Amino acid sequence: MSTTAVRPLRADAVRNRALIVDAARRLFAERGLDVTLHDVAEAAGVGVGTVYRRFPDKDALLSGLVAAKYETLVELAERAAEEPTGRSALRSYLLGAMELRASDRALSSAVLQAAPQTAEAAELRETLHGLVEAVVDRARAEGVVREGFTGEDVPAVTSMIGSIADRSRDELPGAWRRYGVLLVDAVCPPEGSLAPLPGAPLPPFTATTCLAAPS
Amino acid sequence: MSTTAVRPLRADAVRNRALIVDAARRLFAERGLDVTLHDVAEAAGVGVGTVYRRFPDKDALLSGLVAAKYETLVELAERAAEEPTGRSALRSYLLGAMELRASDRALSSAVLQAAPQTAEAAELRETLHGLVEAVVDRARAEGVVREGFTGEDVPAVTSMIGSIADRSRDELPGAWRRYGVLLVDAVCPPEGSLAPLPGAPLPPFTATTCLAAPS
Amino acid sequence: MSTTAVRPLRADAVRNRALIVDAARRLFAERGLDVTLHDVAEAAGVGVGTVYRRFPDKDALLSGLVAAKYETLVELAERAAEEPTGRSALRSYLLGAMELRASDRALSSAVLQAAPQTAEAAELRETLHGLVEAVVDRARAEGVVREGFTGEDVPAVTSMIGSIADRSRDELPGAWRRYGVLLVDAVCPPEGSLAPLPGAPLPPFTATTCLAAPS
Amino acid sequence: MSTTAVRPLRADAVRNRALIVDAARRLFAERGLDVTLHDVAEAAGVGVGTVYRRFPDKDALLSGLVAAKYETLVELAERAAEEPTGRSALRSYLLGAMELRASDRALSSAVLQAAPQTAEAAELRETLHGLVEAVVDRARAEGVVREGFTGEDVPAVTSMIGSIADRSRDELPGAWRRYGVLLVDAVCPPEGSLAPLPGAPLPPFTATTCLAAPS
DNA sequence: CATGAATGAGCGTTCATTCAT
DNA sequence: AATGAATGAACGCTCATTCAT
Repeated sequence: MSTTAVRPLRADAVRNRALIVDAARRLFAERGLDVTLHDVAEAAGVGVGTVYRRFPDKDALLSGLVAAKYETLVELAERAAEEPTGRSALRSYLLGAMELRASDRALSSAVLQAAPQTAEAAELRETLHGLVEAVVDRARAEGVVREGFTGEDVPAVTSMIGSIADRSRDELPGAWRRYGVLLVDAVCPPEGSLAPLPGAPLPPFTATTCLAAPS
Repeated sequence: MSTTAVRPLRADAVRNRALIVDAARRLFAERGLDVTLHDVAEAAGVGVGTVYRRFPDKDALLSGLVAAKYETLVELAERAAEEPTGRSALRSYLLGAMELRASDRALSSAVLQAAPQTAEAAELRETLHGLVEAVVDRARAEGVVREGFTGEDVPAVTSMIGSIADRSRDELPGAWRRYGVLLVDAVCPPEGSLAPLPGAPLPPFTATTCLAAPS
Repeated sequence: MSTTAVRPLRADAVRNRALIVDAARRLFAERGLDVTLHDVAEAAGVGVGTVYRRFPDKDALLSGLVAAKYETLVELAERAAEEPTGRSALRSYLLGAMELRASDRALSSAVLQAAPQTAEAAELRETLHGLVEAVVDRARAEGVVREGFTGEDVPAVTSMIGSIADRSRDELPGAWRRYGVLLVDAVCPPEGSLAPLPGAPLPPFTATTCLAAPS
Repeated sequence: MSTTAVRPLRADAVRNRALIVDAARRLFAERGLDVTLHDVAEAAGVGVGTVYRRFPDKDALLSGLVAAKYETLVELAERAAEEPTGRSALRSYLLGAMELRASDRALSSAVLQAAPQTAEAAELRETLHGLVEAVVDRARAEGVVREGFTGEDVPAVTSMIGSIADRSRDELPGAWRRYGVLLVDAVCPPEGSLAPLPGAPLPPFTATTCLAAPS
């Protein structure tokens, strides 16, 4: 009763918050960590102050985005768990996580490994970790995982793909897949024999791209 | 000739240029892309103006470092070529290039793929490319290379390791090797059966590290 | 009458105004002029907008506090008038006014001398002035007032103590009394001979305090 | 020799530094501690960056000004020491220090009591303290100092005058003297009998003045 | 009428780049 | 040629004030 009574006042605030989060997600995904909050505010169509009203500082805004990413990964892991075999579950989770990371210049990588700053993120992180561990364990039980590889190695694998994706996103958006396959096969080979690497080698980048690129 | 008349002046200039490049390499390797040019100038023992005289801007300085890196890689490829088998040649080159990248916070990755801006760098790049291609071809002739993998894929592989190394350098300097082995084995498996991955999974990073981290 | 119709609404308004004034007084007294109006609103349990409805701007709010201070001073002067001698009346009023000023980081001094902006304050000011003048005149009639000193000098004397009190409040809350005695004795010496100054000299302030401090 | 060789390069830098210090002194004196460094830069006719080149931050700039003030006070104390009697020495030092404080809205008060942040300021402070102590002691030996008053009380006395001066500077620049005399007489009465207070009581201030005023 | 979300100029500070010396 | 002083746009962030709800 009383809960519904307080909500209505925030109608536009809620809309603005969504605007900000959307703009931030887009901008961070496109341009990495060095977008300014003025940029975010402008893209969201609000004043800077409004951004600061919702998020105490830049890190908080990023942390806010982290939780959303965790949620997506949790869903991904849950869907992967429904795969018929451990092998296909692991392979599909890895490729899915790479896909997510590749679509986001600066955030996903942080998300995958960020020490939780909020209780919400901490909880999601734990949940995710458990699910991923289960996926890897199941595949290992089938004897199809590279010896020594554990659920804790997953973020590193995703992170590596991120560095490729960040560099090639603008010119060749899907180029990272060639290396994604290389890595997934290295962790958990497909049934049958290895196929040739898909796609083509990454061409050398322009200097501009290199310096602007995060890593 | 007027050329002889200007030489003496160049002596200083050449020395200064070397000083700047050395300082820049060291600083960028240690602290990443966000060192200021004042830092570089100070470390080189020259004024900022001198840095700008040699390199039109910060990007140009970074590009300038490329050539130096190419030289090291060329040497590495030449030594690798002396290995008894194509397999060991490729594996040792890959690990060596990773090692080089891992020792340099922000630069090597750019170096490896930067479109050459100077004639000198262009030449070195061509040389390097030829040597690496030869190393990969030789291993492929032995049938020990992942199908589809070419010399042009090498920079991408090194780049991926860079992202791991940059994140773990401070706390666990050698942590990248676990993933280096994973990748090298994926590209060119060792003789005999695969050993378990060395080392331990990368622990989650602190939030600070994540946000400050380049990618 | 429409007046009776609007009264009920005023009831809230009056209560809110009082809430705001109380909160503002407390906050300004504790933390000086740099409290934000959000702080005031929060402490008062109202929205910022409500503060602005009652007081056109921050200055007006401060001026609003004046009236309340005047009331206290009027009471003080009335109690002083009941003292047996002019000397003790003046001395006790001065010390009391100093005490009041010392208990309030940033406001009282302004209060004591602010040109009245409201009719209410103007009236109180007149009343206070008359009472203080009477206290001083009575003491002068006894021949115990520094020649030339008038009731109009009282605010200046109080103001001087404020500057000491503001600087030493946090570390040595009563330290101003040493100088209060010096001043009161200068204006109206005690019966008998001068006692030594009480307390100890103010120690030098830390730099931080100095820069943060108002004057 | 070599010292003179390095100086010449800084010819304009020295000029700019002086420009900045002058502007800062003037602005701080006029408007108190809340002038921005942009204001200072503009008044000095230089860019903000130049101010930051000379002074790491706002506090450092203020501290820089402190040293200059100490020097003036040291000179003042030295001249006072040449007075024929302890009484006239003390009285002239007190009035001189008040004069200095009265001419400077926000700085002198800090100067008089700031915990030294630089070695230079610390040294000057010590020197000043010794000189002032000597002046007070000499007067005390003559039996003309209020019992209990010490050299360490001097900054408090000056500070009190500052609060008056800051409030009346714009309308009645010399108005503080009336209270300066009151205080000096309280600390160290003149030869013969007390004269009437000079000047007239301070008129009540406008509200604007009050709020803008530091304390 | 009360609310608190929104605003944006302004703060202290940094740093790539220019240019007088 | 070399220097380093100067520049000023831009950063992350604050807060007095306005206005839609």
